[in-house]
Amino acid sequence: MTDVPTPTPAELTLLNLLWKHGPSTVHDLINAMPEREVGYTTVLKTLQIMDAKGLVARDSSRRPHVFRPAIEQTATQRSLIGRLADRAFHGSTASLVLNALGTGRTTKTELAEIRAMLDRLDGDE
Amino acid sequence: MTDVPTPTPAELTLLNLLWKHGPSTVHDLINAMPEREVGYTTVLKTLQIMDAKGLVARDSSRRPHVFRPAIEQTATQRSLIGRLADRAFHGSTASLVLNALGTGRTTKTELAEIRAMLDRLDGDE
DNA sequence: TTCGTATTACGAATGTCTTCGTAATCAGGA
DNA sequence: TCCTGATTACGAAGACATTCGTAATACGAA
Repeated sequence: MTDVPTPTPAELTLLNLLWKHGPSTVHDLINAMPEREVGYTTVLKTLQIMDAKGLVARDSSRRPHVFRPAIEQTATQRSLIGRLADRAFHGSTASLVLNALGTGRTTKTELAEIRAMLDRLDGDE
Repeated sequence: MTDVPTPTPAELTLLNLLWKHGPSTVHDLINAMPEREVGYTTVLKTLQIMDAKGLVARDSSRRPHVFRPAIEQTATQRSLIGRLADRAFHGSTASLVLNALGTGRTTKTELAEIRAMLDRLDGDE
């Protein structure tokens, strides 16, 4: 399918914020992560790299440039799942899911959601 | 719980082989990965690092030293799933599972296995 | 226009991972 | 014992990711 460039950990942190809050300036992003102490130019530099990689797009017509994600969250998440499946589960997404459920960190409500997803997948044929 | 040291990609490659084939020498490991062209000392060096980290244990009484995994596969897999959940799914394993199922790369047989796991989890209360 | 401040660009330092060349060590046969 | 080939240990190079200091630039105010 579409080849989604894999973001590094720092890049993924910024993407998560952009997906959550929408187009943001550097200051917006820094304010959105109170725990992480990270310099202004560090964030900007990372965004520049991400721009070059096609992970974000920038609107440079405004003065503090406004950055927005250039890749879809769901596609990125699926890409990451696929990579983990390849690396640690012999390529089997199902095996990954079984192990994830085995952690026992899912509530009854969540289990019901997952069951609903299974029903939908079975219904599709 | 037990703090499982997170293996790097190269380390995970070797761990997968050790989990699959059991205690192995450097030569065993190299023979087990025909696609990857990697030097003898490269594998050995990685194993030395893994030994220092506690990822593998070695039997140095035999001449080609015999290495075996020192961490459990399931625990490692769960740790990796947890890390991915934290990084890309706001910490929600359930969200990760839903997206994994959404890829549509699971067969009917696998879906049945997952459903059986759900039943078991529901049964546990 | 000129100046001052905020923003952006650039370059480099640091740390980690992976890889391999070379030196040191070991074990068995002559 | 000594030598030789295999194995192990060590050190360093290269690639990448992350971080930030400093230089360059742009915009608004005076």
